[in-house]
This record gives sequence, C-alpha cells and structure tokens, in this order.
Amino acid sequence: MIDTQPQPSASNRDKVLATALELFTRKGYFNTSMRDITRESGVSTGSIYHYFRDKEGVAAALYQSLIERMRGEFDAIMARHDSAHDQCRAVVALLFRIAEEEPAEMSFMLYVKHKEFLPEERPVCSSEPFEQMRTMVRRGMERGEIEQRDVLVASTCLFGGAIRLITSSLDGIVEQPLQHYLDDIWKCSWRAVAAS
Amino acid sequence: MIDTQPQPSASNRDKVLATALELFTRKGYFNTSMRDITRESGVSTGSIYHYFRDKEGVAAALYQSLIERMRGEFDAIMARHDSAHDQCRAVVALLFRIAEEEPAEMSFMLYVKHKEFLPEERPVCSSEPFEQMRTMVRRGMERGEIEQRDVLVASTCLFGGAIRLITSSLDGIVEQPLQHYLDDIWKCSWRAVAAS
DNA sequence: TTGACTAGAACGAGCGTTCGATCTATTTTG
DNA sequence: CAAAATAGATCGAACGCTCGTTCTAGTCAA
Repeated sequence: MIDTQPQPSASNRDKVLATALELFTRKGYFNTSMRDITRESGVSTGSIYHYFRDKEGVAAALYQSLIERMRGEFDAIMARHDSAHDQCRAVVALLFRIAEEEPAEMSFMLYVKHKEFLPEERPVCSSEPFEQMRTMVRRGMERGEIEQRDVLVASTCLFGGAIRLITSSLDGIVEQPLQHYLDDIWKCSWRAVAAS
Repeated sequence: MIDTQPQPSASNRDKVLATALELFTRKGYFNTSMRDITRESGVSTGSIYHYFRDKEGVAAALYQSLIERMRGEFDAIMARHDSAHDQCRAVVALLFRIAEEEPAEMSFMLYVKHKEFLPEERPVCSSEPFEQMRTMVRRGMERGEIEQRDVLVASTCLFGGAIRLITSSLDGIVEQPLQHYLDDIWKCSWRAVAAS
C-alpha cells in the first residue's frame, strides 16, 4: 500500500526543487531569497518550510538527488560496458549530454560551490560518482588498458579535459554544442593515459 | 615622482585586501560580512569605505590584482622559453607552486565563483591569462609541436588535468604536495596533445 | 589650516524564519 | 453510515536580526 506515489503530494515539493535549481544556478544561492523561490514557484513560504527544514535544506535535497541520479547512471554504464575504455568514454558522453540538455543540473552538480552553503557536505570530487570514475580507471589499470600510475593523477588527466570543457561551456565561452567536440577530446584524453 | 609608493598609505588598504582574500576564500564572499573584515583587519568601517566604493569593490580590486599578477608571470614565461612545450610546462609548474605556497590566491583566482558577486567581470577562463595559455598552444601548433585541432580543445586537454588537480588539492582530497605529481601529470598532459 | 585618513554609532532595507489560521482529506467513533 | 476528530498541507503577515552602507566627528601630517 505504501510507495504507490513517490512522495505524498509531491507536486509542490517538486515545484520548489525545480525553481530552486533554476534560481540557484542562474543567480547563485546567496542571491536567491526565499521570497524569490516563493514568487517563482507559486508555493507559499509556509509550504516550503513544511517540506524543508530551511533554505539549506532545499539545497541539500537538490544536491542529494543529483548525486544519486549520477550514481545510478554510472552504475548502469559500468554494467553495460566491460572495458575501462568504453566505460570512461560513456561517462564523458553522458556528462556532455546532460550538460547540453539539462545545463542547470550539470551546473549545480559540477560548478556550484556547495561548500559555501552546505558545510556538512563533502566536496563533489570526493562524492560517490567521482569515486566511481576513479574505480573505472583503477580497473583499467588492472586490465592493462591504462598505464600504471597514481589513480588520482590518471583520473584527473582522463576526465579533466572533458570536465573543464563542460565548465567552459557553462560559462558560455564555447561556440559549438559540446557533442561537436566529443570525439576529438576523447581521443586526446584517452591518449593521455592509455597503455602504450 | 609618481609611483614611488604603489599606493598612498597602502598599509591599511593592503591590510583590508589581505584580510578579504583570506576570509573570502575560507568562508566565501557572502559568508563574510564587512564587520568580519573590520574585525580581522583592525581597519575601521570608515577607512574601508574610504579606499573602496563598496564590498564588491574590495573583491574587484582583489580580482584585478591577481589577474594582473598572472598576466605578468605568463609574459615572463613566454619571454623565457621558446618552445610551446617548455612554455606550457612552466605554466603548469607555476600554477602548482602558487597553489602550494599561496593557496588563497590560487583559490580566489581559479575556484571562486566570481560571477555571483562580480557580475560585470568576464568569467576567469576568458580572462587574459587564460588567453595567454591558448596563445601558447596556438603557437605550438604553428611550430608543429602540437597536433592540429581546435585550440580550445587542445588547451583544455593540455591544462585541464593540471587545473583539476589543483582544485582537488584546494578541496583537500590530494594527499601529496602538488609538486609530487608534476612530472607524472605533465607527461600525461603533453602526450594528449603532442604531434605524433 | 587644510585635506587625507580614521573611527564607530546609527540607519533602513531585506533576509530567513516563525506562527496561528484555514483548508482538505483521511481515519476513527458512536 | 454519518459525524466527529485528527493530521497533513497551505497560506501570508509579522518578527527579529544582520547586513551593507552612510554620516558626522575627530586625528594628524604637511
């Protein structure tokens, strides 16, 4: 009987989350007031505080749901592909796609300084999705696909270019859609770490 | 007769800038109040507003001086080395050194979301120092050192790994001092873009 | 004496949050 | 089964506090 609906009356709660995501990424967390969220979402102050402890609680819920979503996507990628090469490439392709289709989500996940308003949270790059990326690289080394070296260095080199291109794109300094660069940047990135 | 001192009575002005840099990077711009700066710097509110138009003005002065400093350092590097390889490697080494020795400076330059409190400013990655980095890469292509491709892609790949390692280090998830990784990460990064 | 500099109290605006009222749907009771 | 009770959800006015900034008065070197 439980769980027929994901949340009881999830509608308003979701409206708040969607509005907060949009405002937090567009204007920044501190430049967004609870009144802004009230106005844009059409949900009253009282209702917001019914669903969330405080403003930080809104951001935390947003952050958690995005991390969890990525965790799921990365799990699927790891199940779908065997080689580290294919897994890592799929990760980059996925990140590019999300950055194009849902820039706010990508922005909040990758680009926002969570530490400033979520002091409890660990930094993104030590979150589980980033752990998964390092795991893929570690497996690649064990399988002989990737040259042996410090896993952090290899992961950073393999994904660093792509991630920086995404943040550049979110900054609006990239002319073409990200997809356009995918093959090229993957070729570079893989060559950086591939076993000779 | 001008410029015997960089600023008239630079002492208090500099105290404010140094304190602001420390607080902005440690707690974030919005979590730092003018009272915090007053207290930590020992300079009164009136004095701060004598030197700076407003809080944003403090951040802008900080940002400008850091950008200018990098511009100078990169100019020196370009003058000192001929090959793109040596220039770019020197840039990475410099960035690592600054990140180690002056983490607050590096943090404010590379990691802080200026857009949220300096809406006039262009994003860092379209600032002059980043332009200079792309110029080095472009020259490398002309000289045949670096494989021909989109300059943005090549720059991103060449410097992306190092820059991400720096931000990881600022997040505290890197165990060794950055210098320890320099040779390794440069080897990867250069291999990613070098002409075959 | 002047003008750059310092000082810190005071101000008004805007913030995050609280609170009591009201509405709605579900459950309990006689 | 109807009525009463309960709990969940919604609302927005109001509160208290902190913030960035202003202002007036005072200091001191030239």
